[in-house]
Amino acid sequence: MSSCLIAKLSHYIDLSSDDCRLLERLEKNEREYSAGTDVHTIGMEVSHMHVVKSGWLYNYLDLPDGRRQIVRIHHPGDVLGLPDIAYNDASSTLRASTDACLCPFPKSHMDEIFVNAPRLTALLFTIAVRDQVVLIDMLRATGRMSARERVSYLLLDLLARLRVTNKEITDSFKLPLNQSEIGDTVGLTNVYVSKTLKQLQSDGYISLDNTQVRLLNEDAMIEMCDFAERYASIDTSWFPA
Amino acid sequence: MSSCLIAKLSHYIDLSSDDCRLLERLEKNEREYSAGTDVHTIGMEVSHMHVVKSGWLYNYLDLPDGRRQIVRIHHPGDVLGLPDIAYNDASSTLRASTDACLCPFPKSHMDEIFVNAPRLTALLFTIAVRDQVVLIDMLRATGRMSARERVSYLLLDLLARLRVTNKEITDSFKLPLNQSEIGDTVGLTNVYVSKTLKQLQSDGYISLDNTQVRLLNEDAMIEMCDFAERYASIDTSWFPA
DNA sequence: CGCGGGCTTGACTCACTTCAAGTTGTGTGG
DNA sequence: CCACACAACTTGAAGTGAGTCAAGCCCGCG
Repeated sequence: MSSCLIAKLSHYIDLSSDDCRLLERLEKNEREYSAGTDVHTIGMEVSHMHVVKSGWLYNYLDLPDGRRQIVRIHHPGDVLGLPDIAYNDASSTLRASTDACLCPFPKSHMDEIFVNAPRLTALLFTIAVRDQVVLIDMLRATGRMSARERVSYLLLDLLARLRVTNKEITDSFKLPLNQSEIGDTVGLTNVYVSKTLKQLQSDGYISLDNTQVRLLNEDAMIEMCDFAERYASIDTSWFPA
Repeated sequence: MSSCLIAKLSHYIDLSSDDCRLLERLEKNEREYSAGTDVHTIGMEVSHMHVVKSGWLYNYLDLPDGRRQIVRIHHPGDVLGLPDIAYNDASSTLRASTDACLCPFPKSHMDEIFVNAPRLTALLFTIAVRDQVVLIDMLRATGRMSARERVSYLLLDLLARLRVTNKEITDSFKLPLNQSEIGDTVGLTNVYVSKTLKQLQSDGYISLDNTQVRLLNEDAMIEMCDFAERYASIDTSWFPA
Protein backbone atom coordinates (compact mmCIF):
# COMPACT_ATOMS: atom_id res chain seq x y z
CA MET A 1 0.00 0.00 0.00
CA SER A 2 2.41 2.72 -1.14
CA SER A 3 1.02 6.18 -1.85
CA CYS A 4 1.63 7.72 -5.28
CA LEU A 5 1.29 11.15 -3.70
CA ILE A 6 4.13 10.49 -1.27
CA ALA A 7 6.09 8.88 -4.11
CA LYS A 8 5.64 11.95 -6.26
CA LEU A 9 6.49 14.46 -3.52
CA SER A 10 9.48 12.48 -2.25
CA HIS A 11 10.94 12.96 -5.68
CA TYR A 12 11.64 16.55 -4.64
CA ILE A 13 12.28 16.62 -0.86
CA ASP A 14 12.72 14.22 2.07
CA LEU A 15 9.43 14.06 3.93
CA SER A 16 9.41 13.86 7.71
CA SER A 17 7.15 11.32 9.37
CA ASP A 18 4.90 14.20 10.45
CA ASP A 19 4.64 15.29 6.83
CA CYS A 20 3.76 11.76 5.76
CA ARG A 21 1.08 11.55 8.42
CA LEU A 22 -0.52 14.76 7.12
CA LEU A 23 -0.38 13.48 3.57
CA GLU A 24 -1.81 10.08 4.41
CA ARG A 25 -4.81 11.85 5.81
CA LEU A 26 -5.49 13.22 2.35
CA GLU A 27 -5.73 9.69 0.96
CA LYS A 28 -7.93 8.17 3.64
CA ASN A 29 -11.01 7.90 1.44
CA GLU A 30 -11.32 6.78 -2.12
CA ARG A 31 -13.85 6.68 -4.89
CA GLU A 32 -14.00 5.11 -8.34
CA TYR A 33 -15.04 6.90 -11.51
CA SER A 34 -15.55 5.16 -14.81
CA ALA A 35 -14.14 6.49 -18.06
CA GLY A 36 -16.04 9.47 -19.44
CA THR A 37 -17.80 10.53 -16.22
CA ASP A 38 -17.46 13.97 -14.67
CA VAL A 39 -16.11 14.32 -11.14
CA HIS A 40 -17.45 17.84 -10.98
CA THR A 41 -18.83 20.36 -13.43
CA ILE A 42 -17.84 23.96 -14.01
CA GLY A 43 -19.69 26.33 -11.71
CA MET A 44 -20.50 23.60 -9.18
CA GLU A 45 -19.67 24.35 -5.56
CA VAL A 46 -16.63 22.26 -4.66
CA SER A 47 -15.66 21.60 -1.07
CA HIS A 48 -13.23 18.80 -1.85
CA MET A 49 -9.89 18.40 -3.53
CA HIS A 50 -8.51 15.07 -4.78
CA VAL A 51 -5.40 12.99 -5.02
CA VAL A 52 -5.24 10.75 -8.11
CA LYS A 53 -4.66 7.12 -7.13
CA SER A 54 -5.02 5.63 -10.60
CA GLY A 55 -6.18 6.58 -14.07
CA TRP A 56 -5.97 9.67 -16.28
CA LEU A 57 -8.26 12.68 -15.95
CA TYR A 58 -8.47 16.13 -17.45
CA ASN A 59 -9.93 19.56 -16.77
CA TYR A 60 -11.76 21.37 -19.54
CA LEU A 61 -13.83 24.48 -20.18
CA ASP A 62 -16.57 24.94 -22.75
CA LEU A 63 -17.47 28.00 -24.75
CA PRO A 64 -21.19 28.78 -25.08
CA ASP A 65 -21.25 27.48 -28.67
CA GLY A 66 -19.69 24.12 -27.83
CA ARG A 67 -16.05 24.78 -28.56
CA ARG A 68 -13.95 23.21 -25.84
CA GLN A 69 -10.49 23.66 -24.35
CA ILE A 70 -8.76 21.01 -22.25
CA VAL A 71 -6.44 22.85 -19.90
CA ARG A 72 -4.72 20.21 -17.80
CA ILE A 73 -4.22 16.45 -17.93
CA HIS A 74 -3.74 14.54 -14.68
CA HIS A 75 -1.86 11.37 -13.79
CA PRO A 76 -1.56 9.22 -10.66
CA GLY A 77 -0.01 11.11 -7.73
CA ASP A 78 -1.28 14.50 -8.87
CA VAL A 79 -3.13 16.77 -6.45
CA LEU A 80 -6.27 18.13 -8.13
CA GLY A 81 -8.19 21.23 -7.25
CA LEU A 82 -5.43 23.64 -6.25
CA PRO A 83 -6.76 26.21 -8.76
CA ASP A 84 -10.20 25.96 -7.15
CA ILE A 85 -8.85 26.93 -3.75
CA ALA A 86 -9.27 30.55 -4.75
CA TYR A 87 -12.97 30.24 -5.55
CA ASN A 88 -16.06 28.60 -4.15
CA ASP A 89 -17.15 27.27 -7.51
CA ALA A 90 -15.21 25.01 -9.84
CA SER A 91 -13.51 27.03 -12.58
CA SER A 92 -13.49 24.03 -14.94
CA THR A 93 -15.02 20.60 -15.38
CA LEU A 94 -13.03 17.57 -14.22
CA ARG A 95 -13.56 14.42 -16.29
CA ALA A 96 -12.19 10.90 -15.98
CA SER A 97 -10.50 10.03 -19.25
CA THR A 98 -9.95 6.39 -18.25
CA ASP A 99 -11.46 4.49 -15.31
CA ALA A 100 -9.96 6.27 -12.33
CA CYS A 101 -9.66 6.08 -8.57
CA LEU A 102 -9.57 9.36 -6.62
CA CYS A 103 -9.07 10.21 -2.95
CA PRO A 104 -11.27 13.16 -2.01
CA PHE A 105 -10.37 15.35 0.96
CA PRO A 106 -11.91 18.60 2.19
CA LYS A 107 -10.25 21.89 1.23
CA SER A 108 -10.05 22.60 4.96
CA HIS A 109 -7.39 19.91 5.41
CA MET A 110 -5.08 22.30 3.61
CA ASP A 111 -5.04 24.83 6.44
CA GLU A 112 -3.66 22.21 8.77
CA ILE A 113 -0.71 21.78 6.43
CA PHE A 114 -0.28 25.55 6.26
CA VAL A 115 -0.12 25.86 10.05
CA ASN A 116 1.84 22.73 10.95
CA ALA A 117 4.13 21.93 8.05
CA PRO A 118 5.87 24.96 6.54
CA ARG A 119 8.24 22.78 4.57
CA LEU A 120 5.41 20.82 3.01
CA THR A 121 3.56 24.07 2.41
CA ALA A 122 6.56 25.41 0.54
CA LEU A 123 6.59 22.27 -1.61
CA LEU A 124 2.88 22.48 -2.44
CA PHE A 125 3.33 26.16 -3.18
CA THR A 126 6.23 25.36 -5.45
CA ILE A 127 4.25 22.70 -7.27
CA ALA A 128 1.42 25.20 -7.78
CA VAL A 129 3.78 27.71 -9.36
CA ARG A 130 5.49 24.96 -11.35
CA ASP A 131 2.07 24.20 -12.83
CA GLN A 132 1.78 27.87 -13.60
CA VAL A 133 5.04 27.75 -15.56
CA VAL A 134 3.77 24.71 -17.44
CA LEU A 135 0.58 26.57 -18.31
CA ILE A 136 2.68 29.49 -19.53
CA ASP A 137 4.58 27.09 -21.78
CA MET A 138 1.29 25.74 -23.14
CA LEU A 139 0.04 29.27 -23.71
CA ARG A 140 3.15 30.04 -25.72
CA ALA A 141 2.70 26.85 -27.74
CA THR A 142 -0.99 27.47 -28.36
CA GLY A 143 -0.55 31.14 -29.17
CA ARG A 144 2.48 30.99 -31.41
CA MET A 145 3.20 27.50 -32.73
CA SER A 146 2.05 25.54 -35.79
CA ALA A 147 -0.05 22.38 -35.59
CA ARG A 148 2.87 19.98 -35.79
CA GLU A 149 4.81 21.91 -33.17
CA ARG A 150 1.84 21.95 -30.80
CA VAL A 151 1.13 18.24 -31.13
CA SER A 152 4.81 17.46 -30.64
CA TYR A 153 4.88 19.70 -27.58
CA LEU A 154 1.97 17.84 -26.03
CA LEU A 155 3.56 14.42 -26.59
CA LEU A 156 6.89 15.57 -25.14
CA ASP A 157 5.15 17.09 -22.14
CA LEU A 158 3.18 13.95 -21.35
CA LEU A 159 6.26 11.75 -21.67
CA ALA A 160 8.29 14.03 -19.38
CA ARG A 161 5.58 13.90 -16.73
CA LEU A 162 5.19 10.15 -16.83
CA ARG A 163 8.94 9.73 -16.38
CA VAL A 164 8.90 11.48 -12.97
CA THR A 165 7.17 8.55 -11.31
CA ASN A 166 8.03 5.76 -13.72
CA LYS A 167 11.75 5.43 -14.35
CA GLU A 168 11.27 2.53 -16.77
CA ILE A 169 9.58 4.67 -19.37
CA THR A 170 11.99 5.37 -22.19
CA ASP A 171 10.47 6.51 -25.44
CA SER A 172 6.86 5.31 -25.52
CA PHE A 173 3.63 5.41 -23.55
CA LYS A 174 -0.03 4.58 -23.81
CA LEU A 175 -2.11 7.64 -24.65
CA PRO A 176 -5.74 7.24 -23.61
CA LEU A 177 -6.98 10.33 -25.44
CA ASN A 178 -8.82 10.26 -28.76
CA GLN A 179 -7.96 12.72 -31.50
CA SER A 180 -10.81 15.07 -30.60
CA GLU A 181 -9.42 15.31 -27.08
CA ILE A 182 -5.90 15.90 -28.37
CA GLY A 183 -7.32 18.66 -30.56
CA ASP A 184 -9.18 20.23 -27.65
CA THR A 185 -5.91 20.25 -25.69
CA VAL A 186 -3.75 21.96 -28.29
CA GLY A 187 -6.43 24.05 -30.04
CA LEU A 188 -6.98 22.08 -33.27
CA THR A 189 -9.83 20.12 -34.84
CA ASN A 190 -9.92 16.33 -34.68
CA VAL A 191 -9.51 16.23 -38.47
CA TYR A 192 -6.33 18.24 -38.45
CA VAL A 193 -4.92 16.27 -35.52
CA SER A 194 -5.31 13.16 -37.66
CA LYS A 195 -3.48 14.78 -40.55
CA THR A 196 -0.77 16.13 -38.30
CA LEU A 197 -0.16 12.78 -36.60
CA LYS A 198 0.08 11.12 -40.03
CA GLN A 199 2.60 13.71 -41.06
CA LEU A 200 4.68 13.28 -37.89
CA GLN A 201 4.73 9.55 -38.61
CA SER A 202 5.76 9.86 -42.23
CA ASP A 203 8.47 12.34 -41.23
CA GLY A 204 9.84 9.72 -38.86
CA TYR A 205 9.25 11.60 -35.59
CA ILE A 206 6.82 9.14 -34.04
CA SER A 207 5.15 5.80 -34.53
CA LEU A 208 1.61 4.96 -33.49
CA ASP A 209 0.19 1.55 -32.74
CA ASN A 210 -3.38 1.91 -31.62
CA THR A 211 -3.03 3.93 -28.39
CA GLN A 212 0.70 3.32 -27.99
CA VAL A 213 2.84 6.33 -28.92
CA ARG A 214 6.58 6.03 -29.52
CA LEU A 215 8.87 9.02 -29.99
CA LEU A 216 11.46 7.89 -32.52
CA ASN A 217 13.61 10.99 -32.41
CA GLU A 218 12.97 12.87 -29.22
CA ASP A 219 15.90 15.25 -29.63
CA ALA A 220 14.68 16.40 -33.03
CA MET A 221 11.20 16.91 -31.63
CA ILE A 222 12.55 18.93 -28.70
CA GLU A 223 14.46 21.06 -31.18
CA MET A 224 11.47 21.46 -33.48
CA CYS A 225 9.16 22.90 -30.84
CA ASP A 226 11.72 24.32 -28.40
CA PHE A 227 10.42 22.11 -25.61
CA ALA A 228 11.37 22.89 -22.00
CA GLU A 229 11.39 20.12 -19.38
CA ARG A 230 9.81 21.41 -16.16
CA TYR A 231 9.27 18.32 -14.05
CA ALA A 232 12.61 16.65 -13.36
CA SER A 233 13.86 19.11 -10.78
CA ILE A 234 12.69 22.19 -8.92
CA ASP A 235 14.45 24.65 -6.64
CA THR A 236 14.01 23.62 -3.00
CA SER A 237 17.02 25.49 -1.66
CA TRP A 238 15.02 28.33 -0.10
CA PHE A 239 12.60 26.02 1.76
CA PRO A 240 12.32 26.43 5.55
CA ALA A 241 14.17 23.68 7.39
CA MET B 1 3.69 56.71 1.77
CA SER B 2 1.03 54.03 1.37
CA SER B 3 2.02 50.67 -0.06
CA CYS B 4 0.17 49.41 -3.14
CA LEU B 5 1.02 45.87 -2.11
CA ILE B 6 -0.75 46.27 1.21
CA ALA B 7 -3.57 48.08 -0.55
CA LYS B 8 -3.98 45.21 -2.97
CA LEU B 9 -3.82 42.47 -0.35
CA SER B 10 -6.12 44.30 2.10
CA HIS B 11 -8.72 44.08 -0.61
CA TYR B 12 -9.05 40.40 0.32
CA ILE B 13 -8.30 40.02 4.04
CA ASP B 14 -7.60 42.13 7.11
CA LEU B 15 -3.87 42.19 7.66
CA SER B 16 -2.46 42.06 11.19
CA SER B 17 0.28 44.50 12.12
CA ASP B 18 2.71 41.57 12.07
CA ASP B 19 1.63 40.81 8.52
CA CYS B 20 2.14 44.41 7.51
CA ARG B 21 5.59 44.43 9.02
CA LEU B 22 6.55 41.38 6.98
CA LEU B 23 5.16 42.95 3.84
CA GLU B 24 6.86 46.29 4.38
CA ARG B 25 10.13 44.45 4.45
CA LEU B 26 9.48 43.41 0.86
CA GLU B 27 9.26 47.03 -0.22
CA LYS B 28 12.31 48.36 1.60
CA ASN B 29 14.39 48.87 -1.53
CA GLU B 30 13.40 50.29 -4.85
CA ARG B 31 14.76 50.66 -8.33
CA GLU B 32 13.67 52.52 -11.45
CA TYR B 33 13.47 51.02 -14.92
CA SER B 34 12.74 53.05 -18.02
CA ALA B 35 10.24 51.97 -20.63
CA GLY B 36 11.46 49.15 -22.84
CA THR B 37 14.26 47.88 -20.59
CA ASP B 38 14.45 44.30 -19.34
CA VAL B 39 14.47 43.63 -15.60
CA HIS B 40 15.73 40.12 -16.23
CA THR B 41 16.08 37.86 -19.23
CA ILE B 42 14.88 34.32 -19.71
CA GLY B 43 17.40 31.77 -18.45
CA MET B 44 19.11 34.28 -16.16
CA GLU B 45 19.67 33.21 -12.58
CA VAL B 46 17.18 35.16 -10.45
CA SER B 47 17.58 35.49 -6.71
CA HIS B 48 15.08 38.32 -6.31
CA MET B 49 11.38 38.81 -6.63
CA HIS B 50 9.70 42.21 -7.01
CA VAL B 51 6.75 44.27 -5.92
CA VAL B 52 5.52 46.76 -8.52
CA LYS B 53 5.39 50.27 -7.10
CA SER B 54 4.46 52.06 -10.33
CA GLY B 55 4.27 51.42 -14.05
CA TRP B 56 3.23 48.53 -16.30
CA LEU B 57 5.44 45.55 -17.07
CA TYR B 58 5.05 42.24 -18.83
CA ASN B 59 6.61 38.80 -19.04
CA TYR B 60 7.27 37.25 -22.42
CA LEU B 61 8.91 34.24 -24.03
CA ASP B 62 10.51 34.06 -27.46
CA LEU B 63 10.58 31.19 -29.91
CA PRO B 64 13.92 30.48 -31.61
CA ASP B 65 12.68 32.09 -34.87
CA GLY B 66 11.61 35.35 -33.22
CA ARG B 67 7.92 34.73 -32.64
CA ARG B 68 7.00 36.00 -29.22
CA GLN B 69 4.30 35.37 -26.60
CA ILE B 70 3.50 37.80 -23.81
CA VAL B 71 2.16 35.73 -20.94
CA ARG B 72 1.38 38.15 -18.14
CA ILE B 73 0.91 41.90 -17.76
CA HIS B 74 1.66 43.53 -14.41
CA HIS B 75 0.29 46.58 -12.62
CA PRO B 76 1.19 48.44 -9.42
CA GLY B 77 0.75 46.28 -6.32
CA ASP B 78 1.49 43.02 -8.13
CA VAL B 79 4.05 40.59 -6.75
CA LEU B 80 6.34 39.43 -9.55
CA GLY B 81 8.40 36.29 -9.70
CA LEU B 82 6.16 33.77 -7.99
CA PRO B 83 6.45 31.45 -11.01
CA ASP B 84 10.21 31.60 -10.76
CA ILE B 85 10.18 30.32 -7.20
CA ALA B 86 10.15 26.80 -8.60
CA TYR B 87 13.32 27.24 -10.64
CA ASN B 88 16.74 28.81 -10.31
CA ASP B 89 16.54 30.44 -13.72
CA ALA B 90 13.92 32.84 -14.99
CA SER B 91 11.32 31.05 -17.09
CA SER B 92 10.51 34.24 -19.01
CA THR B 93 11.83 37.72 -19.66
CA LEU B 94 10.44 40.62 -17.62
CA ARG B 95 10.23 43.93 -19.46
CA ALA B 96 9.12 47.38 -18.37
CA SER B 97 6.37 48.52 -20.71
CA THR B 98 6.29 52.03 -19.28
CA ASP B 99 8.77 53.70 -16.95
CA ALA B 100 8.43 51.66 -13.77
CA CYS B 101 9.53 51.53 -10.16
CA LEU B 102 10.10 48.09 -8.61
CA CYS B 103 10.94 46.92 -5.10
CA PRO B 104 13.29 43.93 -5.28
CA PHE B 105 13.48 41.49 -2.36
CA PRO B 106 15.31 38.15 -2.06
CA LYS B 107 13.35 34.94 -2.61
CA SER B 108 14.53 33.92 0.85
CA HIS B 109 12.24 36.52 2.46
CA MET B 110 9.41 34.25 1.43
CA ASP B 111 10.37 31.48 3.85
CA GLU B 112 9.95 33.88 6.74
CA ILE B 113 6.37 34.44 5.67
CA PHE B 114 5.84 30.70 5.35
CA VAL B 115 7.05 30.08 8.89
CA ASN B 116 5.60 33.10 10.70
CA ALA B 117 2.43 34.09 8.91
CA PRO B 118 0.23 31.17 7.89
CA ARG B 119 -2.67 33.48 7.07
CA LEU B 120 -0.56 35.61 4.78
CA THR B 121 0.90 32.45 3.30
CA ALA B 122 -2.59 31.23 2.52
CA LEU B 123 -3.35 34.52 0.80
CA LEU B 124 -0.20 34.46 -1.32
CA PHE B 125 -0.95 30.85 -2.16
CA THR B 126 -4.47 31.79 -3.15
CA ILE B 127 -3.22 34.62 -5.33
CA ALA B 128 -0.82 32.22 -7.03
CA VAL B 129 -3.63 29.81 -7.86
CA ARG B 130 -5.90 32.70 -8.84
CA ASP B 131 -3.24 33.64 -11.40
CA GLN B 132 -3.31 30.04 -12.55
CA VAL B 133 -7.05 30.29 -13.18
CA VAL B 134 -6.50 33.50 -15.11
CA LEU B 135 -3.87 31.76 -17.24
CA ILE B 136 -6.32 28.94 -17.85
CA ASP B 137 -8.86 31.49 -19.05
CA MET B 138 -6.27 32.99 -21.37
CA LEU B 139 -5.36 29.54 -22.67
CA ARG B 140 -9.00 28.89 -23.47
CA ALA B 141 -9.26 32.24 -25.24
CA THR B 142 -6.05 31.73 -27.21
CA GLY B 143 -6.83 28.14 -28.12
CA ARG B 144 -10.46 28.45 -29.07
CA MET B 145 -11.54 32.03 -29.74
CA SER B 146 -11.53 34.25 -32.82
CA ALA B 147 -9.44 37.40 -33.12
CA ARG B 148 -12.22 39.77 -32.06
CA GLU B 149 -13.11 37.60 -29.08
CA ARG B 150 -9.50 37.41 -27.96
CA VAL B 151 -8.88 41.14 -28.21
CA SER B 152 -12.13 41.81 -26.35
CA TYR B 153 -11.12 39.33 -23.68
CA LEU B 154 -7.83 41.10 -23.13
CA LEU B 155 -9.45 44.52 -22.79
CA LEU B 156 -12.05 43.21 -20.33
CA ASP B 157 -9.36 41.46 -18.31
CA LEU B 158 -7.19 44.56 -18.02
CA LEU B 159 -10.14 46.72 -17.01
CA ALA B 160 -11.23 44.23 -14.33
CA ARG B 161 -7.74 44.19 -12.85
CA LEU B 162 -7.38 47.94 -12.77
CA ARG B 163 -10.69 48.25 -10.95
CA VAL B 164 -9.44 46.22 -7.97
CA THR B 165 -7.18 49.02 -6.80
CA ASN B 166 -8.81 51.99 -8.47
CA LYS B 167 -12.50 52.31 -7.70
CA GLU B 168 -12.87 55.41 -9.87
CA ILE B 169 -12.28 53.52 -13.08
CA THR B 170 -15.54 53.00 -14.88
CA ASP B 171 -15.35 52.18 -18.55
CA SER B 172 -12.02 53.44 -19.83
CA PHE B 173 -8.30 53.24 -19.18
CA LYS B 174 -4.96 54.14 -20.68
CA LEU B 175 -3.39 51.21 -22.48
CA PRO B 176 0.39 51.59 -22.79
CA LEU B 177 0.84 48.69 -25.22
CA ASN B 178 1.33 49.10 -28.94
CA GLN B 179 -0.49 46.85 -31.39
CA SER B 180 2.45 44.48 -31.78
CA GLU B 181 2.44 43.92 -28.04
CA ILE B 182 -1.32 43.36 -28.00
CA GLY B 183 -0.83 40.82 -30.78
CA ASP B 184 1.94 39.04 -28.90
CA THR B 185 -0.38 38.80 -25.90
CA VAL B 186 -3.37 37.26 -27.67
CA GLY B 187 -1.55 35.39 -30.44
CA LEU B 188 -2.17 37.64 -33.45
CA THR B 189 -0.04 39.79 -35.78
CA ASN B 190 0.13 43.55 -35.37
CA VAL B 191 -1.64 43.96 -38.72
CA TYR B 192 -4.59 41.86 -37.71
CA VAL B 193 -4.81 43.57 -34.33
CA SER B 194 -5.20 46.85 -36.20
CA LYS B 195 -7.97 45.42 -38.36
CA THR B 196 -9.69 43.85 -35.37
CA LEU B 197 -9.60 47.05 -33.31
CA LYS B 198 -11.04 48.98 -36.26
CA GLN B 199 -13.81 46.44 -36.52
CA LEU B 200 -14.59 46.58 -32.78
CA GLN B 201 -14.84 50.34 -33.12
CA SER B 202 -17.11 50.32 -36.13
CA ASP B 203 -19.31 47.71 -34.43
CA GLY B 204 -19.68 50.10 -31.51
CA TYR B 205 -17.99 47.99 -28.86
CA ILE B 206 -15.12 50.33 -28.10
CA SER B 207 -13.69 53.74 -28.86
CA LEU B 208 -10.01 54.55 -29.12
CA ASP B 209 -8.36 57.90 -28.63
CA ASN B 210 -4.61 57.52 -28.93
CA THR B 211 -3.81 55.23 -25.97
CA GLN B 212 -7.13 55.73 -24.19
CA VAL B 213 -9.50 52.78 -24.54
CA ARG B 214 -13.21 53.06 -23.70
CA LEU B 215 -15.55 50.10 -23.56
CA LEU B 216 -18.87 51.38 -24.87
CA ASN B 217 -20.88 48.25 -24.27
CA GLU B 218 -19.16 46.13 -21.69
CA ASP B 219 -22.07 43.73 -21.21
CA ALA B 220 -22.18 42.90 -24.90
CA MET B 221 -18.44 42.33 -24.92
CA ILE B 222 -18.66 40.06 -21.88
CA GLU B 223 -21.38 38.11 -23.65
CA MET B 224 -19.44 37.95 -26.92
CA CYS B 225 -16.33 36.33 -25.43
CA ASP B 226 -17.85 34.67 -22.35
CA PHE B 227 -15.60 36.67 -20.06
CA ALA B 228 -15.19 35.57 -16.43
CA GLU B 229 -14.24 38.11 -13.77
CA ARG B 230 -11.61 36.57 -11.46
CA TYR B 231 -10.30 39.48 -9.41
CA ALA B 232 -13.12 41.03 -7.44
CA SER B 233 -13.40 38.34 -4.80
CA ILE B 234 -11.68 35.14 -3.75
CA ASP B 235 -12.53 32.45 -1.20
CA THR B 236 -10.80 33.19 2.08
CA SER B 237 -13.15 31.16 4.28
CA TRP B 238 -10.76 28.24 4.73
CA PHE B 239 -7.79 30.41 5.80
CA PRO B 240 -6.17 29.70 9.18
CA ALA B 241 -7.15 32.23 11.84
C1' DC C 1 12.66 69.59 -42.93
C1' DG C 2 13.44 64.90 -42.83
C1' DC C 3 13.54 60.72 -40.03
C1' DG C 4 11.47 56.78 -37.79
C1' DG C 5 8.11 54.19 -35.21
C1' DG C 6 3.58 52.99 -35.11
C1' DC C 7 -0.72 52.57 -37.53
C1' DT C 8 -3.67 51.67 -41.71
C1' DT C 9 -5.06 49.52 -45.86
C1' DG C 10 -5.30 46.39 -49.76
C1' DA C 11 -3.92 42.31 -52.46
C1' DC C 12 -2.47 37.90 -52.12
C1' DT C 13 -1.38 33.54 -49.71
C1' DC C 14 -1.83 29.67 -46.73
C1' DA C 15 -2.64 26.91 -42.52
C1' DC C 16 -6.28 25.24 -40.65
C1' DT C 17 -11.44 24.46 -40.65
C1' DT C 18 -15.62 22.60 -42.45
C1' DC C 19 -18.14 19.34 -44.71
C1' DA C 20 -18.86 14.95 -46.33
C1' DA C 21 -18.04 10.32 -47.69
C1' DG C 22 -15.52 6.43 -46.74
C1' DT C 23 -12.88 2.85 -43.75
C1' DT C 24 -11.62 0.44 -39.68
C1' DG C 25 -12.18 -1.69 -35.43
C1' DT C 26 -14.88 -3.33 -31.70
C1' DG C 27 -18.53 -4.69 -28.75
C1' DT C 28 -23.28 -6.75 -28.79
C1' DG C 29 -27.12 -9.55 -29.79
C1' DG C 30 -29.25 -13.13 -32.46
C1' DC D 1 -20.13 -17.02 -36.08
C1' DC D 2 -22.23 -13.50 -38.49
C1' DA D 3 -24.75 -8.96 -38.64
C1' DC D 4 -24.97 -4.49 -37.38
C1' DA D 5 -24.34 -0.47 -34.79
C1' DC D 6 -21.34 2.90 -33.40
C1' DA D 7 -17.40 5.50 -32.36
C1' DA D 8 -12.97 6.67 -33.93
C1' DC D 9 -10.15 7.56 -37.57
C1' DT D 10 -8.95 8.75 -42.55
C1' DT D 11 -9.11 11.24 -46.73
C1' DG D 12 -10.23 14.72 -50.10
C1' DA D 13 -12.41 19.00 -51.73
C1' DA D 14 -13.79 23.48 -50.82
C1' DG D 15 -13.93 27.55 -47.81
C1' DT D 16 -12.09 31.07 -44.63
C1' DG D 17 -9.78 33.55 -40.94
C1' DA D 18 -5.68 35.23 -40.15
C1' DG D 19 -0.83 35.85 -41.95
C1' DT D 20 2.43 38.06 -45.18
C1' DC D 21 3.97 41.56 -47.95
C1' DA D 22 4.14 46.14 -49.34
C1' DA D 23 2.88 50.86 -49.88
C1' DG D 24 1.30 54.93 -47.79
C1' DC D 25 -0.03 57.82 -43.77
C1' DC D 26 0.33 60.17 -39.39
C1' DC D 27 2.81 62.42 -36.00
C1' DG D 28 6.26 63.43 -32.57
C1' DC D 29 11.06 64.67 -32.53
C1' DG D 30 15.87 66.01 -33.56
